[in-house]
Amino acid sequence: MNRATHEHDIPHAHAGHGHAAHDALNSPVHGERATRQRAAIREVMVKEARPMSPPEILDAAKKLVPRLGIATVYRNLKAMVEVGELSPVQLPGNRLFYELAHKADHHHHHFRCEDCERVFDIDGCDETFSALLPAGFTLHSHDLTLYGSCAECATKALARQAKALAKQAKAAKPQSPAA
Amino acid sequence: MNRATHEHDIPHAHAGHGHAAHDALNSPVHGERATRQRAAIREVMVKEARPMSPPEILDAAKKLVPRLGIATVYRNLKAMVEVGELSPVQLPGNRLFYELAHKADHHHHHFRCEDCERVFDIDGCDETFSALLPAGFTLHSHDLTLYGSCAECATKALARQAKALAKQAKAAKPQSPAA
DNA sequence: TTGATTGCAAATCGTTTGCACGAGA
DNA sequence: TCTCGTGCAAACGATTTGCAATCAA
Repeated sequence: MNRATHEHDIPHAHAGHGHAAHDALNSPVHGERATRQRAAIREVMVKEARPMSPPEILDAAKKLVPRLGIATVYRNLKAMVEVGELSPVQLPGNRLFYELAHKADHHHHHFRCEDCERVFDIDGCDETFSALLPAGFTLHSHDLTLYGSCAECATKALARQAKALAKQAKAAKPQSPAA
Repeated sequence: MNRATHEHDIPHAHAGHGHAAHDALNSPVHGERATRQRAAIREVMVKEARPMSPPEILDAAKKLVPRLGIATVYRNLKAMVEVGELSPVQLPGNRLFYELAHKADHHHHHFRCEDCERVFDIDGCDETFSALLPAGFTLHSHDLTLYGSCAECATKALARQAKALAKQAKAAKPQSPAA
């Protein structure tokens, strides 16, 4: 989960959601099947290794299973979350993203590239924000989302800038046609 | 926006804040009308003074304008955002919330009560998270959302606990009927 | 008056679900 | 074989939009 579920908490013994009870509940009692579709989804998630949206996953997985439908993607994502293989990633304002569960096992957050819209994991963040709370409030967890440019897009942006500057300089030269 | 574009906190002084919604910035170029519906929405937002969802706003504003429809709420919220009177608040999850724009003028974040689902503003947060970024990434802004119990719900929860304990204790007494 | 605004319903958009068919075990 | 899973389409919930009636300026 992106939601950091461990922080300041009242002495209130309460389990919450967590996948603590999964072992007993979700043992392969249901006889889960290994389908091409699910394998394709898994492959995509492993290869990309970053939080992805259902449509993103569909597009990528369609290259492996052309007739794959969006409904199947949603059903599998949900099932894989229940089994503990994936974790839902809730970003401000956007549709749900999903990432490999082991990534969610340790406290981390997300970075969203404002250019390519992709989401990346960010490790760290040992902050405790309980100091910010008004009196009487109790803190259970937090979500932190960073926005900016990923390395790739930042590089491209720089290249564009450089190009623009070059063109500008060129245009400024006396021999060139005046703008 | 809740998105902390923590570049510069523009002092942005508001003179008499009676209802001077349209100062110089929002010159009524479009000839906006003052409708009962919009007034009701504004009144609700001012009174509650916290980020609210469109349905929340509808419910509250219906007490002022009974025949108010959800579409009108959405249209007005959007218009009020464009005019700069309100700011959209994107919380991890999905539904957009709205809050008075002046609240968004300074860097702040949000707290969501996991019990009553209400959202509150949280001031502060002078952190800079750029240290968390991978090489090549650049940070523009961040969103921080805290989760827990608001003062009201925390109190209620304690009351419930106390009550449960009392009942338990009572049930344990020999004279009481066994549960 | 007159055109912006409303209310209602139909239309979207993302996501879920019903159902008959296809495919793992 | 015998279910479970898939694909497709209809259903859904949140938000938007078309349109005739309404109302503020």
